Amino acid sequence: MATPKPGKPVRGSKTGQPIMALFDLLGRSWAMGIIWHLYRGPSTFRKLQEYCESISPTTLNKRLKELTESHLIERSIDGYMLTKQGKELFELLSPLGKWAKTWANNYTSK
Amino acid sequence: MATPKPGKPVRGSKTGQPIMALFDLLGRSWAMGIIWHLYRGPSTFRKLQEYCESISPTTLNKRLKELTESHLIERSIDGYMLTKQGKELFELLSPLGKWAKTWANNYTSK
DNA sequence: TAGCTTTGCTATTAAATATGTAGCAATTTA
DNA sequence: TAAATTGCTACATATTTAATAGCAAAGCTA
Repeated sequence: MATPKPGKPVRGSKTGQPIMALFDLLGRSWAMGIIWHLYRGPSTFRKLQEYCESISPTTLNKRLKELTESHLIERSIDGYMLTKQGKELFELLSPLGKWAKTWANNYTSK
Repeated sequence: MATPKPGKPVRGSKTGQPIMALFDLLGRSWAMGIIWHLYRGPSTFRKLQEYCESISPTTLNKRLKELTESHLIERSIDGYMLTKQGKELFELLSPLGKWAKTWANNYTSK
């Protein structure tokens, strides 16, 4: 499957509306988890595999390529790391962490 | 596949960390798109199918069940709609729309 | 510098998900 | 009361993801 690009047809939008292209990209397995982990700092392929517990190398490699093509991550001497844009995106996603905790509480009480 | 629940093993976390449970839930195809569309107001099953362009009824139904179990959407006389929690979540996701536009610009210029 | 380890993958097969299409029972509308 | 709409389900197929093995290249290590 091709890397979703704004302006091209993606899941959710034939005209490739940016938000839908983003959802297509982030909606693939592990994509958000990878970004989440990389915010802590650069990481090698093998370290990412450990962090992401059960990710298969095939899938990890695919996600890394997609995120690289999308300018959200890049390779450095220390391994994969977030780009400036990638960090920006993380900062938008980050409030979800807090929200998820209250969601979890609410959940268990029901 | 079971609906991901915080506290239970999910993709990305054996202990079911809330953020990972959320990513597992939102990371399934169309999940974020459905929330996005429902923010405009309640919608029937068929309307959602139209909005989501190419979603199959099988997948839509599955997503709707998962999101309902997760207390993010509920049914009303007017169709499916976001719960209070669902709206909160949308509001956290909403900044992504703006970000995605600048991301798209950056993209096409490269 | 020969051997051992680590890293970043690829290949292959199997399992899980998503799609596409048809269609049906239960309302709602005309 | 016939026709249309809605909310699905069934089933076959296609696409994604996972699991496992393992290999080439680079970096130690003795």
